[in-house]
Amino acid sequence: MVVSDAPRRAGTPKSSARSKSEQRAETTQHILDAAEALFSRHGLHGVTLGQVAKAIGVHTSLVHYYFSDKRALFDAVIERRAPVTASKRIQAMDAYEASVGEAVTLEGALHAFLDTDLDAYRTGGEAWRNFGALAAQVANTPEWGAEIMNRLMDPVVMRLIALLKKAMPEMSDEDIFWGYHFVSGALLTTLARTGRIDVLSGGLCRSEDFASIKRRMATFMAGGFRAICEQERNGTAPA
Amino acid sequence: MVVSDAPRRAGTPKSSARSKSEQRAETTQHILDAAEALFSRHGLHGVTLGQVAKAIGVHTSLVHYYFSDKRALFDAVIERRAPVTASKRIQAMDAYEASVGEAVTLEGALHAFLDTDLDAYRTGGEAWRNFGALAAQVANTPEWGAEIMNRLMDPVVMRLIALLKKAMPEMSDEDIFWGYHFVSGALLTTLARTGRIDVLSGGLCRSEDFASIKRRMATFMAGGFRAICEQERNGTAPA
DNA sequence: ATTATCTATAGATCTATAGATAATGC
DNA sequence: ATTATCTATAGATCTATAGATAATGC
Repeated sequence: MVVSDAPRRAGTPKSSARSKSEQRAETTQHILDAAEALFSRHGLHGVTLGQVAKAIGVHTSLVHYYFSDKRALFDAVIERRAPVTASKRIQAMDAYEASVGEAVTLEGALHAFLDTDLDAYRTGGEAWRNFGALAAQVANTPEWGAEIMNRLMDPVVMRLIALLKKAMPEMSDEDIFWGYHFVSGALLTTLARTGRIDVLSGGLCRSEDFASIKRRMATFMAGGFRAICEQERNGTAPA
Repeated sequence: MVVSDAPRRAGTPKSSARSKSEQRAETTQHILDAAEALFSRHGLHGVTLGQVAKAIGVHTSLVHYYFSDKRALFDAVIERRAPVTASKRIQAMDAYEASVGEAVTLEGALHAFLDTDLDAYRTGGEAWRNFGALAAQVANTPEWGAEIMNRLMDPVVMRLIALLKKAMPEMSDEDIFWGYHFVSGALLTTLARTGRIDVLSGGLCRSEDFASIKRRMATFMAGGFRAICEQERNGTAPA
């Protein structure tokens, strides 16, 4: 956790030759960064605008100058990154399908869907990792923020669903959606990076180790889809 | 969502012949129920003691009379149910192992671990379902409540890990723990019951339908474990 | 005589706004 | 002349406590 709560003056270089639009852009980003870090750890209601302002060394009222209220700030945090990862992932899935044509596989579809996202959080620096943790929180707390996040993410999910159906045409829609439900839960817990797996495994696995997760996740989930597909076919569903 | 925010008087039957200890016990449970419902939707910081008190028609100061402060109330909400489900699940896993001896399977272990929990939330009424949603939130928001919850749940997880190792002795500890990480994420998203899968699937799947999840989840996860085990054996892990 | 509940209130935030000051823009 | 930032503050909570009232306990 490098983005500390310690003041990191935003307005400090008052002598530097920043144009007003640069100043505006920089301060806006600083506010969003600080808000993202704080919201990701404490939730919408666990953060005050004063804390956000203090984190970057400006006055609370400046936050109001740029964002009408707390909720608008929160929404802006989501709107800043969600569309970026959404379009990357759709592109990755489009590219995958274009490259294999009809030969779509479960693993291929899941890799396109998952790896693109894991990479964004893995290589995007701390700000992106904070956003990932926030996304995980929002997803399990529908009261705040879920609408925006879901609206932006729906097309990504539906793109994956389409690929999964193509890979497994014999699979029922119900099984596909439940499978997606499991995939999404596992991904969100990954993004939350709580350090829980570190403790449970005695340090063998680390929450931050997205490379290890990337190496296993698509394979694991593809195996899961096949298993429920098989179960349906055999009618071996236990009561 | 039946537990509404509308006042449901706790102190109303002042004429009824309740002993003081009964009164104490009832009011305590009412406060915990209301707090559980509210915390599960809005998080620790999104709920005021006034809202909790209002939900059951008593004065805010009565909440302080029973619980020293907000954090104590939050912790009490977790302490009330977590040990119950924890011991049930350990018993279920013990019973499973006792019944099959050395012939532990992935599916068997996962069914014991998952189904017991899903049943608690499925048949335990709204209060339990609220607790499940709260657990899901807490798990992804380490700042509040995760310590208590994790401390109470650690033995349950380690019991599962032991069974999984017995079922798959050739599997590496790392793979087992990462597999658990995926299982846990999928379970928590299930408990969150956000209604997201309902929207995505156009109503085909429902968040509340724990029976459908129970029918698929252990099978799906077992397939996942086998797939990563297979991948390790073949050294087919992609870069 | 004890304890469950309520009334009243102090003190501490927190949000949001109005208005002042100090920069940049032309 | 405009706009970025700060000062000051009103108004609205929210937590927590002290003390009053109304029950039950013996």
